[in-house]
Amino acid sequence: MQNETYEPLRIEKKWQENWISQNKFLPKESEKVFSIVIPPPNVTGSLHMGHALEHSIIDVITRIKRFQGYKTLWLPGTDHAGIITQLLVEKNLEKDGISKYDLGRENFLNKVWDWKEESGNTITTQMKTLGMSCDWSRERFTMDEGLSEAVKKVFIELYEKGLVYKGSRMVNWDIKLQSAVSDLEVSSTNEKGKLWTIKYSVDDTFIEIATTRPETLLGDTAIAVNPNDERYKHLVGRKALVPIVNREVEIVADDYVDQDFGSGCVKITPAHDFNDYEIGIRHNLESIQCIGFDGNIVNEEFIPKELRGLERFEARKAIIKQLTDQNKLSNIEDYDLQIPRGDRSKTILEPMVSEQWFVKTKQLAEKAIQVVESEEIKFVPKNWEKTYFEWMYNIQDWCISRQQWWGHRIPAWYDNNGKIYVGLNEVEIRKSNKIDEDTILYQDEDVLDTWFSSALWPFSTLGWPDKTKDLEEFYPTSLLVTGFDIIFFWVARMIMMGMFSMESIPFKDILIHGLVRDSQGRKMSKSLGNTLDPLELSEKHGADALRLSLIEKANPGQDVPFDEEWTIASKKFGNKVWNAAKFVHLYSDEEFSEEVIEVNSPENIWILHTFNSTLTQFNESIENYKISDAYKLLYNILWSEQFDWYFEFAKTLISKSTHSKETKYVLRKIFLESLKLLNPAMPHLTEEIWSSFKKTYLIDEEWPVEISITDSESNQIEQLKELISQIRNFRTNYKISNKIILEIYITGNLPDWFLVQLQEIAKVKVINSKNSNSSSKIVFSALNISLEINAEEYIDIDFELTRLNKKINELEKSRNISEQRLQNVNFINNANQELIDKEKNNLENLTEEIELIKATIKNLTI
RNA sequence: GGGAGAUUAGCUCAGUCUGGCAGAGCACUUGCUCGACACGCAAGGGGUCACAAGUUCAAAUCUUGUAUCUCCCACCA
Repeated sequence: MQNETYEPLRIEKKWQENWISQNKFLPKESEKVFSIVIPPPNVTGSLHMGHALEHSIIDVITRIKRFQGYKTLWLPGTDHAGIITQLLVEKNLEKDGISKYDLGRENFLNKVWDWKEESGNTITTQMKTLGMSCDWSRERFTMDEGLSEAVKKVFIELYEKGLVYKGSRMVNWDIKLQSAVSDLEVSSTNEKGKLWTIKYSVDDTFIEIATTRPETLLGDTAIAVNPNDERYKHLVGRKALVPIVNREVEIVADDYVDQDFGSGCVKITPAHDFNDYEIGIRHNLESIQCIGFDGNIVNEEFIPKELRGLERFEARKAIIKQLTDQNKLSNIEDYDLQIPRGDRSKTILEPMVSEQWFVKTKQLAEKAIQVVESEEIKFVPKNWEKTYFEWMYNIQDWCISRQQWWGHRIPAWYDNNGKIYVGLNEVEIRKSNKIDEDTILYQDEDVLDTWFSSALWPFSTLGWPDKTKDLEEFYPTSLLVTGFDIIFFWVARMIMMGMFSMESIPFKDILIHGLVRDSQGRKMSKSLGNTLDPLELSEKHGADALRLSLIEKANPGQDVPFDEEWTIASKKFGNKVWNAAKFVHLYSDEEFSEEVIEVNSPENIWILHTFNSTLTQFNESIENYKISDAYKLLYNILWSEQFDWYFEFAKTLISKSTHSKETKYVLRKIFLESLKLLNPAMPHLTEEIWSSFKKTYLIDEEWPVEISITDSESNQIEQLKELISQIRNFRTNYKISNKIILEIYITGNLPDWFLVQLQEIAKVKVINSKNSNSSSKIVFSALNISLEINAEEYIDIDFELTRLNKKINELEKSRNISEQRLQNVNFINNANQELIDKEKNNLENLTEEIELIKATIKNLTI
């Protein structure tokens, strides 16, 4: 690699293929097990920044666990994503003017499978491009045979325990999808609307009723007032006349009504409003459907002819016109309202009463709450627990049937009398229920909510319901990494289903990551045009650079602001590491031996200590899933301590000391150990570099442990660094070229190695005597070490005096604070002794430094 | 209406749990072809820690309140 430059693309593909062909991502036998299942992306989707972030986090953790000797499984797979995929295929067919009904169910499903086969590999291929270390031999799909069996099995078990039921209830109906959707799939948006006040006749007078949806009056079956409302008390029990349909309805009293809103009277349409539905039940009201499942006004006798079949919002206009004409409209005002729209279709949802399948959630939720309360399952960060509990305590039954074709068909059959049979298949059902061939059975047309199968993912992917070895070994999984947006959709339901089917938690920790945003903190969205394509970024700067740039910002729960700049910076870091490797080769290849060598020189001892403390902090951060902290630390330590300071020290040691052999050993040792820490974030680069040093695979290595050092660390290296910086600063200020060797006077005894490094790195010549001949002296000092230089030939005295005075000012400020603190009786009495000693020491140092500078000033002004 | 989070350098964020002289990266300024690296090296500039009051010898950090922003959840017709 000595003559090569860092080209990520060249090495990345090579290693991806190599690792997979050498089975490096398969779990290796060990007592300790670490398993993680991927949050399955949509099978027809392609990778976006959110995936790239999530997968990078998972891959880093997985690779670390693999290093740490765990039997490590990262199980990949995809989700059939019922509604989205079906919509996509439908849209595609539309281009050729074909509807799904033209094809029929079976042919349409064949088309979807074709589509899945065609585009299903896109996302997994893209994951491979980013170097994700999944066990591809265990890849699963929510609609593959095994998982479909699992879905049926769970449905049947739930049904048999009475936890799944079919019922006629009010649900959110999506007119475009022609399907029910669950509460979670509804997003309320603030929109401008109107509030109409309509007069309803009561005998020869009338009452006023405000509504935002006048078309529903066709289905009104009551008027409600608050029981305490003095204005209307006398009307309760009397009849009002619904305009247009001229239906007589009762005026009822119900607490739900807010006296202070509108007129204090509410029209009640049990068939088309969630609250009205409840009131309808309380008051035993008739439920009259006036809007059909197609979104049009129903074609019924009670509806005036001219309104029948009208689209719901057209009907609204027509009704407003009729009311106006009949002088029944007393007020119209602009009104901000919450409009429920379907997440997928974006159409306005219609509450409808219909027959659907539901999961009874109360009982399932209890266990799911308990395991989080007892911290068997931990949210990271912890505060997401609250969100989880909040939802769990108020959980509603889950509507799981969808009037769609693409998905797991509900394993329920009906005979001609409408009797329900639930079972694995028709044959099975006939057998167990003793139904002869003459009786015709129909399977339920509906499919299950996609999230139903996702809820089983942690165990269905491992082979359940069979008692497989994988299931036994890898369940419960160790960790779930996911976004907060699907805590309810997915996380909560996995816990419920895990507890139900496995009687055990599905995962131990839940690491919640944030959203990838743009550099200004805005959500990435197509409409804003601020999206970035992870594959494009990886092609431009390398997968390793992309991964590191995401990882560096990914602390638990935090959003990840992102800019291509970050990836470019990571690429530069990769380049730095690449060149550092070349440096290590250049300085250590010759005369290098693998044997462990005793380390004596302070510079080497220092870098080993630095490595050890970095390792400790790094491990601690990772334990707490603070991946960002860990990698930021590594980035800084490698770049500034190892590659800058230590490499300079090493040059001197190798060429100018008797520690050459030991230094070669340390130089290579800490570099290679550091590569292991970096590997999970930048696997390709580090594997490539490793292969230039060793014949083994880096991925097969063990995680570093602290390097044992007999000597304790001294602070002399820090003093040396400080002095070098000061001398460099002096050069910069006076534009003294690096080529000029400055003469430095020193008295007292500093060790030889110290002086050698000082001379080499600061480009000075040390003269070990008192400086007697000069009037203009500059003093450099670090703690108890001070050096002098004859300065008259370089310096501008005024400039230097200004600079030194400024410095004295700063130091005196600090000294004053320190003095005041020490003179403060309360401080002395209250603070602990250690702190007081530290403060005294600090004051001493400051005083000494100030004296030195004062002496320098005196010298300069003579 | 209920809940969660945020506010520290131009930008993105550490630091707050456990009080003790404000940190990093990027960006910026200046100098530098010194054999790993100009995707670099070196030296710099830059902050009333949102605001207010309190506790304390001492507050970015603890307490209370205020302001602004983000995000969830919720049926006011």
